[in-house]
Amino acid sequence: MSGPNIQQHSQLLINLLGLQTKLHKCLDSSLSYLGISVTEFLVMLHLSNSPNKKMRRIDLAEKIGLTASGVTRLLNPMQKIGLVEKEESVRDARVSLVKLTSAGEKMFEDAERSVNVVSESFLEPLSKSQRDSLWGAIENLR
Amino acid sequence: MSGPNIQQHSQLLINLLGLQTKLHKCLDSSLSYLGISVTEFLVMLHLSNSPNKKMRRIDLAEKIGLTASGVTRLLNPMQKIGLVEKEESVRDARVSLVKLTSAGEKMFEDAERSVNVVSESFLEPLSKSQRDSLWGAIENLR
DNA sequence: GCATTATACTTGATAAGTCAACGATTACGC
DNA sequence: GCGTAATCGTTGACTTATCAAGTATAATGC
Repeated sequence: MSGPNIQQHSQLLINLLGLQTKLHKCLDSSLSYLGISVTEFLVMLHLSNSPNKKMRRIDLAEKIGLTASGVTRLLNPMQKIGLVEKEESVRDARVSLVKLTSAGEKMFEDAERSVNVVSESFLEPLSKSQRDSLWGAIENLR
Repeated sequence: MSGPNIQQHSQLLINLLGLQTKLHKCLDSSLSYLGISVTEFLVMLHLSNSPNKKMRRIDLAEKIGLTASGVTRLLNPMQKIGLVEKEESVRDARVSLVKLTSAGEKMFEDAERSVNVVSESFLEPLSKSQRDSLWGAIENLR
């Protein structure tokens, strides 16, 4: 009839992409009441898990899947509203560290609660074993 | 110690977000040699699967997870390079149909082959049964 | 029929991210 | 030590999307 048909593997990944769109919107709207985006949440999450709540911008970029310049532009407004602050590195004058402020920590805790609730309901359609194998699949693909 | 910790459900979704970032970049770069993006590929895919290779812009928007205006802006360049063309609806003067041109079909077939190859290798780390259960999980979450 | 409401699409202003080029600093080879 | 190369971060120009508002058409209630 026509050319090569889309294969099942491709279809799986395309469905996965579609799911991503849904998930992203879902998380975004659950955080909108705090005035932050998923990306900003991720920044706070990684900072929160870091020793001294500090990270180099470049490492942050790597963790959340942005470029260095994306991080610069993302952090500017967060700095202005006092969620994070800039700090110079003693060892290396090139790097500027980002630190989660106490206001940022507080905001993060609220955000975390929201995300926990929404995650629970998002995964509700899956059985325990389905969640486990989804976890495993994601780990293997990372 | 500190406030509420991120729960496993949240962590799963955050890992999923990260995976999707990777997937998106992977597909995008596999299509870049054709000069098209994943989003444009999705347009062609849905058109290709449609009767007469035609769709209303609004339905296309729904399928690929964009707004109507996003579709307008996405299709403009595709029209200019002749991958799709505009067609008026006989029944309803509000709608403008998008049709995949034969040049578009040809481009799509190339793109499809690329995506098939890359999908295969992306999913390579998973066993057959892991792929099946991933498929099932995605279906249930859609 | 006609006012009201809903739908399809486009446009202006804006947000969020990319890349390429740059400046500043550090690390490396020798 | 010193020239060369690599790393960190920012900026300008651009892309891709959003939302709100506007235009045009169709459907609905009465």
